[in-house]
Amino acid sequence: MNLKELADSLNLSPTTVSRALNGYPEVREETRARVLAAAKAANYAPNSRARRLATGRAMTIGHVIPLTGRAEMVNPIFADFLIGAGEVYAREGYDLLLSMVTDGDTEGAFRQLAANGSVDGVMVQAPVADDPRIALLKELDLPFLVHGRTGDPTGYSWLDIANIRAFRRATDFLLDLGHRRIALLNGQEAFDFAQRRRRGFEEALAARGLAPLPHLMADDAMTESFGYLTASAMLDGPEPPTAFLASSVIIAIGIRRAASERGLRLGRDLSVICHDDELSYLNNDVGGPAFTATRSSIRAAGRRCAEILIELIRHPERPPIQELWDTDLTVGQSTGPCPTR
Amino acid sequence: MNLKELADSLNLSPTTVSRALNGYPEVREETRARVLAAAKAANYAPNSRARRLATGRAMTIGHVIPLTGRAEMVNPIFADFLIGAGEVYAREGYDLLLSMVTDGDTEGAFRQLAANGSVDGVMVQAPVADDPRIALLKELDLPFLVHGRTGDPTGYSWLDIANIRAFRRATDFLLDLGHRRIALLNGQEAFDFAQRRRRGFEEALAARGLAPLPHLMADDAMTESFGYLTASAMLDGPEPPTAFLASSVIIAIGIRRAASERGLRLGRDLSVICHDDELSYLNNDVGGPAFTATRSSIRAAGRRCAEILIELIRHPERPPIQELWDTDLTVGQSTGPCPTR
DNA sequence: GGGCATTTCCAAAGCGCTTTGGGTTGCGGA
DNA sequence: TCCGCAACCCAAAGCGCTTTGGAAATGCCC
Repeated sequence: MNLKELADSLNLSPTTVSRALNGYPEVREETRARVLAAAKAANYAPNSRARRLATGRAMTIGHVIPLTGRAEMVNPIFADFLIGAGEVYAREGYDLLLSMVTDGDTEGAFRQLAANGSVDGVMVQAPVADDPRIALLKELDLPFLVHGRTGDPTGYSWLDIANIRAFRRATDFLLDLGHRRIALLNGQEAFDFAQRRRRGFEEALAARGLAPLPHLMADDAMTESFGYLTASAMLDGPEPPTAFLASSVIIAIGIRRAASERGLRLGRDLSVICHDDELSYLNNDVGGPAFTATRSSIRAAGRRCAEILIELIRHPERPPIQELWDTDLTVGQSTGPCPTR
Repeated sequence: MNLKELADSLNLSPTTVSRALNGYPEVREETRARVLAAAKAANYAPNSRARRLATGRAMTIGHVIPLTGRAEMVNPIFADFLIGAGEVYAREGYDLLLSMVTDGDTEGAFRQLAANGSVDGVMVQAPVADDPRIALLKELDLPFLVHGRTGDPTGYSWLDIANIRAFRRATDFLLDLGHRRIALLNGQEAFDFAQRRRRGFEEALAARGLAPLPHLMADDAMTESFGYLTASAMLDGPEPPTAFLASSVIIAIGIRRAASERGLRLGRDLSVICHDDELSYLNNDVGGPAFTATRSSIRAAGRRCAEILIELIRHPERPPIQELWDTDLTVGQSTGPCPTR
């Protein structure tokens, strides 16, 4: 069933049927009702391919996921962000095009999307320092929103959490408990967010005249095994940390495993703070928060990012939209005073 | 830059340029080379919307994710499956359309996709008993592949792992170690896979004349907190289990937390086996496998599912394709003989 | 060199929708 | 009675591509 057939069956022109379905005012309400009823009865839905061609809009937003080498984007936060964004897209009538890039040529993928017009805008996640994607997308004149930020953050739209502040506060919290040998298990420092977190950590130390301890700092893909292996090595090494600051709950879970193997109880023998993205399957709140954590819902971020991106698509001349979200600090059972020995 | 402009600049007809770009034989190689060079120089890419309309193919595959109430699909395995499938789609020139359904009307979403022709086929994940999606998709005549299976599995294409066999084997493994009070922490038993796993568990017990213990069986969304809370309650209750069988590493991590809080060491005081989907950020293999586990890569499943679905789309008259994958049993450090007391 | 099969290219007709630029019709006011 | 204005509807022209059905040019054979 297509528009013409539907129109014929109603003794109307395709024009009128199209207008009736799309809510234009030039059609009598009675006619519109007739059309809507017939469309429903015939289970008619306008062909999206034809509609996209005719309107020139793709009604689609692209997410490009690089799959190079390490876990990188293939981490669990990716799913929750996607879900949040997808909810909004569905509500607003946009499709979500997910594009995996295996050859490392993310920029080529963007060029392709722009050239063949299959999306109206794209989401940029996990920017690295002076991320080339930003310059490229400006050049391509394709609406985009960055989750995170980098370089000079004035010329484009982004949404980010206050990473420096969060990690500075978390570090202060540990320092206030008397900890001095604090380890930082960070995400890959190629990413801007990890650099900021490190900076927050170092600033807090510096404010008390302390220097970071190189042997207690590591960064890598945020996996459980990274947390486990790194924490194990640090705990078994000279000058072991009395507290850990981790960039993700996943890492913290690895740390917990290392601690538990060594008979160390969290909150008493060892303290752990992490950043909690509030992943749906790693709820940190059951029976009181397990980990003391800085928190910010990645799913809510996905939702808001989608809203902003759609706004940018609808109003291309709009000045950039920028949002900085503060994080919460929730005190859980994984932190306590530095054990004196 | 569109086809006509490109053709004009080459003094060729759009027909010829289109054929040159699409590899048809009716064009001289020299001409083809000229066209390709010009297209590249002009950074030309055919408009995908127009192409889709003209060919009648969407070159898009849909994944529909229900977001009703509980975590359900919003679990971490979803991401890895998606990534695997996405790799193949990208290689084969298909787009991946991700559709979130928030109002619970998954079937309506499928109808919509079929009616407006925005996908050539869909992936069905996590089927429940006699899943209505299967009948619907047959009726809509939309190619689809089920990851998992349910009901009468002869009339459609699917890929599944041997859940019964896996859980039977895992249970046997625990029984051989002398365990008798074995707890099952399953995924939601509305899902077919969870029902099969339970069946494998019960069959293994029955084969030794044992009955399952109702107070040691639970099923829910596979979150860390489900594992933690349920294991805590069971361990603190009467007749605590000496071993756990869990449907996911995530659940097992929760069990480990409960055990560790009670000073129980895995592999010595308490045994845990889980099913491991080989999630990229929860590698179970670092420094020897942490958990004894039945294993099957969900990402590899995603890849293979995508391949099969594309095959089905290309050859609609093909008889159903069905694949049953066996799982590996990897012995890790989380299991040991039943402690005698 | 003419006939015939290839090779190489093109004009034009869709694909199914939206949208522009009118045409009718009906009604109130002069 | 006629005009003007809404209200309602339609024909036709795109959107940018693919593909059918030739036509012109070329090559080959006898």
